[in-house]
Amino acid sequence: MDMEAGSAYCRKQKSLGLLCSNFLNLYNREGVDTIGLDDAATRLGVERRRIYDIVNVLESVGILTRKAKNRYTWKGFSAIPQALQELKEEGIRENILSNGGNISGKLSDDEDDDSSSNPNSSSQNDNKSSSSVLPKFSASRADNRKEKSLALLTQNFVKLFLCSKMEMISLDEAAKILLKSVGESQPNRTKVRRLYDIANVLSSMKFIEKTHHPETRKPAFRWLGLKDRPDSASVAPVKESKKRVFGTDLTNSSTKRCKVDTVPEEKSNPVMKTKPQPPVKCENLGVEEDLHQGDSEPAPIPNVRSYQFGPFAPEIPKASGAEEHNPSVPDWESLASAYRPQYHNQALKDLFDHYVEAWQSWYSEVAKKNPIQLVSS
DNA sequence: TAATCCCGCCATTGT
DNA sequence: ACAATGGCGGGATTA
Repeated sequence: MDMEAGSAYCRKQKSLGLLCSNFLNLYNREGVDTIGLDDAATRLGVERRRIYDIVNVLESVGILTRKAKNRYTWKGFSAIPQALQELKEEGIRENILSNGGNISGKLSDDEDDDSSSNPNSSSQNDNKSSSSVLPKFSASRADNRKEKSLALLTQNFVKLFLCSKMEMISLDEAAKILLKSVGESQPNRTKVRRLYDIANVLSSMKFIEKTHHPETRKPAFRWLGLKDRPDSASVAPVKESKKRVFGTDLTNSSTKRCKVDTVPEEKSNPVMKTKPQPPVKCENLGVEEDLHQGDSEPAPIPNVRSYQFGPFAPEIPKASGAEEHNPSVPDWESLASAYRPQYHNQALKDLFDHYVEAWQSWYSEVAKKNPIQLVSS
C-alpha cells in the first residue's frame, strides 16, 4: 500500500553534515557577522534543535561565538587555526592522553582568544557580586550538564587528534578514551551516538575523513585538519566572478520521516501534540526571500531540487561519470579543481565554486603562519 | 546484520 | 511562567 510517489525519504539529505555545509555556504560570505538561530532554522529548513547541534560544534572550532540569546557571531574560517592551536595546548597541558587517570578535573573548557579584557573600568568595578574566587573546586552540580555537552565532546575529540600520535581513530575508541570525564561509567552508547554527529559535521568541513582501519576493516576517522599546503600552485584562484551567488537554497527536508504519522493502525489518540507547525515548506525557498543585505541576484536557477550531496559530503559518491583520478584523494585542492567541471546544475556549480574559494582563502590564511607555532597569546 | 545517526521528547537553564 | 538550550536514546535507514 503506500502511496509514495516520487520521493522516498532519504536520510542522507537530512544529515547534519549536509546541513552544516549548507549552513556554511549560507553564512560564509562577506557582510555576515551575526547569525540568528531562527533565521538559520528557517532558511535551512530544519528545526531549531538541529541548529543547536551545528552551532555547538562550529563554535568549538572557533567559527562562531555566542553573542546573545538567539544570536551568534560569525568569526569565519580564519579563526580556526587559532582555535585549534589553543585546543592543542590545552589538550597537552591537562589531558595527555594515555592518561593515567583522567583529565585533571575540568576547569577551563572554553577556549578562544576572547577579546581583551575590558579596558574600561577604571577602577573598581562594581558589578554585582564577585563571588567567584576560583579556589575551591566548585564542581557545581549545575555544570555537570556541560560536561556532557556536544561542544565539549567536540573539543575533546579534536584534541585527541591534535595531541595524540594516532591519527586514525574509531568512534568507539574515541568514546572510550573520552570517557575520562568525571566518573562516567559504562558504556557510552550515547556518547558514540554523539560522536557520530560530531564526526559528520567535522567531515563536512574536511577536518577529518572516514576510512577503514587497515587491519580490522573497522571504520575509523583520520584527521586532515589544516593540511599544509605546499605552495599554492594549483587552484586557480577566482576563476569566475560569482562571488556571492547563492540564490538557490538547498534545504534539506522533503519528505519527512516523522514519527507519528498516518499509521494505519493503532489508536490514534486525540491529542497528539505532534508538531505545532509541520508545514515544512521546503520545496524551494525563495530565491529572493531575503533579508538584509541587498543581495539581489537574478538567480537564474533553474529550480534545483534533487541535488544529493553537498560539495562536501563525506565520501565522494562515485557516481561521477568520467573522472580520472585516484581514489586515494590526498588533496582536496586538486580534487576540487578536478571536479569543478561537470555539474549540470548551474546552481550547484556556483555553490561549489564559492565554497572552494572560501576554502582557499582560509588555507592561505593558515599558510601564512604555521599551524605548529605557538602564538604569542 | 552491523554501523550509522535522524527525530523530537522533555529536562534544564535563561529571562 | 514562558522561551531558549540541548541531553538523550528509540528505532528507521544504510552499508
